Amino acid sequence: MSSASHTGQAPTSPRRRATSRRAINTSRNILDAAERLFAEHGYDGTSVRDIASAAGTPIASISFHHVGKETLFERAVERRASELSQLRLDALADLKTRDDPVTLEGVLGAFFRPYLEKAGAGDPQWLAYARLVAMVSADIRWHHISERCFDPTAGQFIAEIATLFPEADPRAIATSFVFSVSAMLSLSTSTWRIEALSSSTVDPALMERLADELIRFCEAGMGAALEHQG
Amino acid sequence: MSSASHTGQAPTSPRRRATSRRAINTSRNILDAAERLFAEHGYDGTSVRDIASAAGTPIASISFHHVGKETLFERAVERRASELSQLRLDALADLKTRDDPVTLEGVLGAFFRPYLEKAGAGDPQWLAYARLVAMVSADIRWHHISERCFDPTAGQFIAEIATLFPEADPRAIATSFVFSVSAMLSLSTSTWRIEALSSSTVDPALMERLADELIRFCEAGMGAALEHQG
DNA sequence: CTTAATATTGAACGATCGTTCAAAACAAGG
DNA sequence: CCTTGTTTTGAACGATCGTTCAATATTAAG
Repeated sequence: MSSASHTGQAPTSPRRRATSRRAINTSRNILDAAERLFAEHGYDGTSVRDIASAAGTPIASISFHHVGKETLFERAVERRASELSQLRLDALADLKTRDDPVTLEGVLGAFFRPYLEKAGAGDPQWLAYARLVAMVSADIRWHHISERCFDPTAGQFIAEIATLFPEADPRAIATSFVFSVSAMLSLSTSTWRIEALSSSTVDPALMERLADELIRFCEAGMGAALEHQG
Repeated sequence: MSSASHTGQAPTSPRRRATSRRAINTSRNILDAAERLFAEHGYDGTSVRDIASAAGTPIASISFHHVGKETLFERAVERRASELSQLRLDALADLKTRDDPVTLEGVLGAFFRPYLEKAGAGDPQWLAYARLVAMVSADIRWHHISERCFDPTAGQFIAEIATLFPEADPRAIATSFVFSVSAMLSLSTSTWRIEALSSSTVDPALMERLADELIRFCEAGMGAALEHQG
């Protein structure tokens, strides 16, 4: 194994000193630049020299902090994945604490809204990350990443939907959930950048309208796909 | 302009000789290999050397027959685009000749089925092309290609849907149509290759089931998104 | 057959790719 | 202070990229 360090590494070996503030900044700047450039030009369309230049650091520091290009890509995806999953699971748990019965609209909203709100809040890093998620989800090359970062949470939501349609075929639930997720991801590849991304900040009202349309669309679609089954 | 020839070129200039059968074969072999490799590894992940090797021809012949890598990619997408559009428009026109009134289910089926049936018929080239369409549709880098090859036909289907929902906001129609198309394209990136592409030929029954689920999902989704408007 | 345009071929170009290395600069612990 | 591990830095590596060129072979046209 190489001696390259990851910022969040565990203090295992002896004589290991604390990571300096400057090194943490460098590592984060690299991740930020990678997030933006990978999202804009794809994995093969982005060079480590571009990333290093955007991060304001020499190219060698990328291998030092993040092993290599592929590991850097995986870490860029992993970085915000747990936060996104936590927001989704919190919203789902919040649904269950309420007195009202859990509805399909509520479950879909709990899954969609954290992604859409983070992407539409104006933070360019989260906007790039949303594009990155769509990229990872579409390319079978990164299947091991989505399997580790996104599939577990998606599985919990599918299980929750299954309780709403106890008669439905599990494969039909999974299929219509894939349709719904692809519709959600299309918002970061098709509609934005055309009418919203062109301005510096995304219009929150437009975001909210698209989220409502998406939820209405998928709720009715899943309902129709699952109600006449068993 | 370069002297490089395209197989389907018009006999304009004097002293221009006919294209030999062998040259036509070479040009087609390159397009076939490009279609498969671009679909599997993406544009940047595919080298002209890989394409030439798969086509069984020297690398120089690629520049000779198709100008360069970018033009080759565009021609690979264009090649089957007109056939796909024609199948879609024929299905739509066939709907109107019938006595039954045109329904949303019929319009969506006319758009979806040619894509799904060509991709699921077992022809590996059409299967690769379906993946290529999804790739072009998702990457803003190829926006000029989809604008030329796919948007005109999509516009006709959107116009047809608009007649079914005269009260609906045109932007809401376009949004839900984008949702529907992304759900259709997800079948060539998510579900296949996992359970169907693993076998040499795609199970036609599975294909038909997925097509029905997709149409049921999108019909209900669009209906819900468009019915309460105006 | 002769001729000239078309097509194929292998080699080579300069550019860029991801990665590696040793030396220098830096920061923390004793 | 000095020592030691950490981080930065610039240069260089071999490999591969897309493209170009001159030569040779092939084929349509006269």
